[in-house]
Amino acid sequence: MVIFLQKEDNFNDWYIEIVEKANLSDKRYPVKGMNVWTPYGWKIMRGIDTYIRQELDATGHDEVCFPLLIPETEFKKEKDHIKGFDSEVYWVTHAGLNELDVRLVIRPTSETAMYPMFSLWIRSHQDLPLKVYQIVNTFRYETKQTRAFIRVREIHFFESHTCHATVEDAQCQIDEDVEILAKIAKRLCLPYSLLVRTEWDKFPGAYYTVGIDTVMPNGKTLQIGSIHHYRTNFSEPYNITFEDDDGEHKFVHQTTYGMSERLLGAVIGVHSDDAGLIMPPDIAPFQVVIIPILSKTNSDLVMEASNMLFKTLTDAGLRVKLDDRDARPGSKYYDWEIKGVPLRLELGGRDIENGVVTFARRDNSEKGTIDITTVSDGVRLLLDVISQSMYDKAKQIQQSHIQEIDSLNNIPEDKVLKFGWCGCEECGHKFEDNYDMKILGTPYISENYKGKCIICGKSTDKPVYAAHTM
RNA sequence: GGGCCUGUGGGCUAGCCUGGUAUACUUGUGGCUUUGGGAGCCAUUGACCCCGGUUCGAAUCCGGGCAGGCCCA
Repeated sequence: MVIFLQKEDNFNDWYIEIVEKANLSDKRYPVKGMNVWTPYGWKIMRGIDTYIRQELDATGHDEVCFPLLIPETEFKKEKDHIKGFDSEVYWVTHAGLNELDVRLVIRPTSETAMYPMFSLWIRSHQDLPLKVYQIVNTFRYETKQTRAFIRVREIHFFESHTCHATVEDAQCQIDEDVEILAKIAKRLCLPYSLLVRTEWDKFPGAYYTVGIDTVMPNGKTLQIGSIHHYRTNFSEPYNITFEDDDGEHKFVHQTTYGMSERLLGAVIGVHSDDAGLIMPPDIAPFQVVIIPILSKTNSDLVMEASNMLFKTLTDAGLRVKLDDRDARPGSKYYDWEIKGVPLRLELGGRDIENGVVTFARRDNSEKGTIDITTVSDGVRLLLDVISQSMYDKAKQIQQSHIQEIDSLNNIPEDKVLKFGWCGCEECGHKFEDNYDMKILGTPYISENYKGKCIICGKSTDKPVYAAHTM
């Protein structure tokens, strides 16, 4: 298999080709935007989910699983929320031969499924904080062009939902979410930014929204997740109250946090190259592939040594593939390069004589040898080095796409812009409409800044980021 | 919301205008020879999106449906 397209020249087509050639997803399923997770793609997504579970469990979240269908009556309780999702939800209108009295929404997200239950579950301040999450699929009727993992109609994602006694506790939760994000993103070697979305772009029903964005190689940003502070915007219509220690009934303060299969889309877009995927070692289904190099005279010897190497590495807790197919080594190299296996080990007669294995790094093509007696440690070390350098490279590319500007003349193409903004909606809309870019928001973690609003010229101490979005 | 285009073996595709045996490459399967960067030969499986119409005869022409893609707001 050959990758024909080049990442630099034509990111969009390159992305489609990579997904197909690496066999991450089969888009031939006959519903637009609903693709089949093929084994290799699903292994990667499950790997990502594993870290999500790990981090959420470690911070006291409990995993739950709510029903897919939501009665229209519950769905419509929060006015902004329904307005935001009205045009993109699927409806169940019939059951068997009967039309339903109360139509059912197929969840686009689970606030309106969970909150009627939260209102039953929470009685007193002793029940708080309530912290739950689920990893499920949700449905949104996308009308724009769909694209594997990045814009789909059936979305695999996690959503965590929390309830707190006070607004301060809820705020602490958001800071915890930010820490969780840092740990997960490190596994994926993904740099990202945290930006407080504009009033007109926040989640329907939220008090405020923090968008998590990463920059793709074409200079467009991809939102890979979001964190929301709801205050009591949902607890009031859903009547989620608790009895405080002073005997008073109060509405809970809520937050949510969600990230989807776009994480995988981001990993593909950020790390891969014209030879195929490059998987971060922590989520690679196979971290190491062993290619035996056989010749007519030594095939038994080499296969035996390869099996031993496989066992040694597997016993050391590494995810290893021994490729013993009857094919030429070169064609195996190409196959595993497309699949993005971070480290390839070649084992042939020469290596056995010298007491080494030959390695080749997927991320930078570097080759060398590892002493066979300490091969597990050697491989581990290399995988760590690969992770670090993948992150560094991605970070550097991300930085190179961010450009600060102080005037609206000569706006650079393919860049994320940073500039002053007075914060008023009028200036914001004026910018977005005139330059066909989206204001992503102001930094969640504040940056020192002194400047003028690029539209009206008023002094401001907040920068804003804007970009073309995927 | 408006417009345009396309559906042919698993993949990619020729044929369609001008109706008559469906093309190439790739993949799959079996066999023999090979194996430190995409092996070669031989054999072989496998397709005209669906429904209707025109016709002696439809992948081809016409109508509808379904599915996919693109462009514009």
